[in-house]
Amino acid sequence: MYFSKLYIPTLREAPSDADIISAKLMIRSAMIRKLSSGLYEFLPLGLRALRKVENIIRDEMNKAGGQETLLPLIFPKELWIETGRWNVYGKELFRLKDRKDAEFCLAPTAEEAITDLIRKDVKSYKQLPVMLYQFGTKFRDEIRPRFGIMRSREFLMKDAYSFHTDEEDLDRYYKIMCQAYANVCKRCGFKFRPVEAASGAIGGSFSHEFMVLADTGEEKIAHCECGYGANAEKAECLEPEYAKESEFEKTEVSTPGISSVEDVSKFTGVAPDKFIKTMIYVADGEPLAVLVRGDYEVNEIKLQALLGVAELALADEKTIQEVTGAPCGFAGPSGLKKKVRIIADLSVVNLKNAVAGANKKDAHLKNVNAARDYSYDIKADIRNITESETCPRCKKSKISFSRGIEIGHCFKLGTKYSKAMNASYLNSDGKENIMVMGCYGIGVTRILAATIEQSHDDNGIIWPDNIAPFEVIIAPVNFADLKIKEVSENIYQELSSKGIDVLIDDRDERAGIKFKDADLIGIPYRITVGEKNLAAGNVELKARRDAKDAIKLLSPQDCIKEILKIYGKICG
RNA sequence: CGGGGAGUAGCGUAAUUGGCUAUCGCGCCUGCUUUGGGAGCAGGAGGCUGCAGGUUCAAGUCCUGUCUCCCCGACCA
Repeated sequence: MYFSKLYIPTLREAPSDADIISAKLMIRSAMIRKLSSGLYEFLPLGLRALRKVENIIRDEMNKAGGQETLLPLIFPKELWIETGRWNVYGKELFRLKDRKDAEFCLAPTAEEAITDLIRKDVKSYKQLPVMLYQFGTKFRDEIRPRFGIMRSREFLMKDAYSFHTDEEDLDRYYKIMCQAYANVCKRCGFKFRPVEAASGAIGGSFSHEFMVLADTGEEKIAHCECGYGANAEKAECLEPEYAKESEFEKTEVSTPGISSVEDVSKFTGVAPDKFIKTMIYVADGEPLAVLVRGDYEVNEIKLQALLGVAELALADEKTIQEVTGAPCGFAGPSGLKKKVRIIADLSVVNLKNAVAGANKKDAHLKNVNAARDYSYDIKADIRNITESETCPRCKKSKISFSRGIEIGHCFKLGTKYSKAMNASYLNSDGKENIMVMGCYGIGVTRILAATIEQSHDDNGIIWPDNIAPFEVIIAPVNFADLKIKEVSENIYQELSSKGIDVLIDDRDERAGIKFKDADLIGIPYRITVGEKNLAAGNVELKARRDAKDAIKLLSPQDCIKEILKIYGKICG
């Protein structure tokens, strides 16, 4: 491609509303433009990179035995009623009506549609397993779109769905898909980590998120040197070990106007890890007391999954008063005014001589002990893991935190959708069974943003070889010079004929501008053709990722060979 | 949706207490000179100051409404 013919309006400065580095660079390098909040246009350069990513994913999906399909972007309401998601999905679902007032939604994901497709045609165990996938635009009316293409309201996702006769076959295939996802990450050049993103309310279900490690990532990952990794909000927590201690007499302490754990701790001189923090929640209308150690936080996702409720929120002041008989800040497990269920985190059940609220304004209790002073209804892991606590898996090493960008997610769906939509088959005994499903998503557009977050410098993007929109850029220092022009075009022709994506900067611009643009758009290899070196029969080869002065002088033929060698080595 | 900020040319921006023809840089067009890391000179085009009302002799500036965008909290690839 000739640069002068390419629609590539690069910008020297990013628009002020671009919020992260990848968004700034994608806009500056003319890959994308913003139309509206969370809505972006792809320009030729951006689309080229997107297609490269798409092809890597397509290749891995096909290798994993998948077959590509293309589903509609508009789905009828009826399918979503069948699974109950029409009501559950909430405001994130874009809804619309046709001229007859029939209701539809814009695809946020496609379990319903694919299950409908399969249930109509698959009737026998002989037709299973099957995996179908597609690249489709997904629509989600995000509460707060941000970070450019990273969290937009319309994005390109590869979604795959597999159907199996039983859990065992799903387990087998799930591993294949996780491997395929790891392959995609490797080929995109990511530093990544698959992490557990456990079950949720659906029993037996299981999922893995594929995280690209980046400090700007929105997700917090808890990991251990033993190999354990989990989304921090889903990481399991162990029951802490406490030294044996005899129980002292429970005493009331006056704490006038002092209510937070921090303040009461300072006031009493007792460390926060000897506190029982009592939070009053309302779960589907039922008030509950939730106990967690003073230095820990309640994990509402775990709590919600444990209780199996649709709505969970902290109680308001009035409810707190009703339940505890005191204003917010003085709740404790012992002697609650109103009888409510008490959910105790593993961290408090064996905590001896703890400090807790007295359910009385301006008072706390010292030496509170379970069994003697209060009882609980449920004991469970309902807290957030913290950095450097003991790993729940190996039970030896310490947990560390990192940040990540979730670019893919594999789920064992089980029979959640197939049951609701009656996707069944006949087994070899002629008996009807429900299919078991897996689903697997990759954010294709998000991969681009993640790549840039992970690979850029002050001058611009640094594309990995595999997903660069062009593989080589030729920068003739002065295209008006006939010799330079001839050599440049010869290299261009030869590399192009070998299937290399080459961009030749034929613009009547100064070298500085060409170098700046080449660096900004991040083409992995730059061949500079200039008068001085050409006089000695040489051109320059420089890798974008290398320092400014890491230049190889080569004859045009050797330079071509070098490029062919680089790209010949890279599979796919 | 709640709370906070902002809308001036393609991009980034300026405009004392309301005051004259709305500023500057980049980019764009023309010409000349330049030509190895975003060149120089000269000339030029480009604006309903988000939109709609209002106050005033006078509004980019003040008031009301409205739309949009951004930031902080609950979702997700």
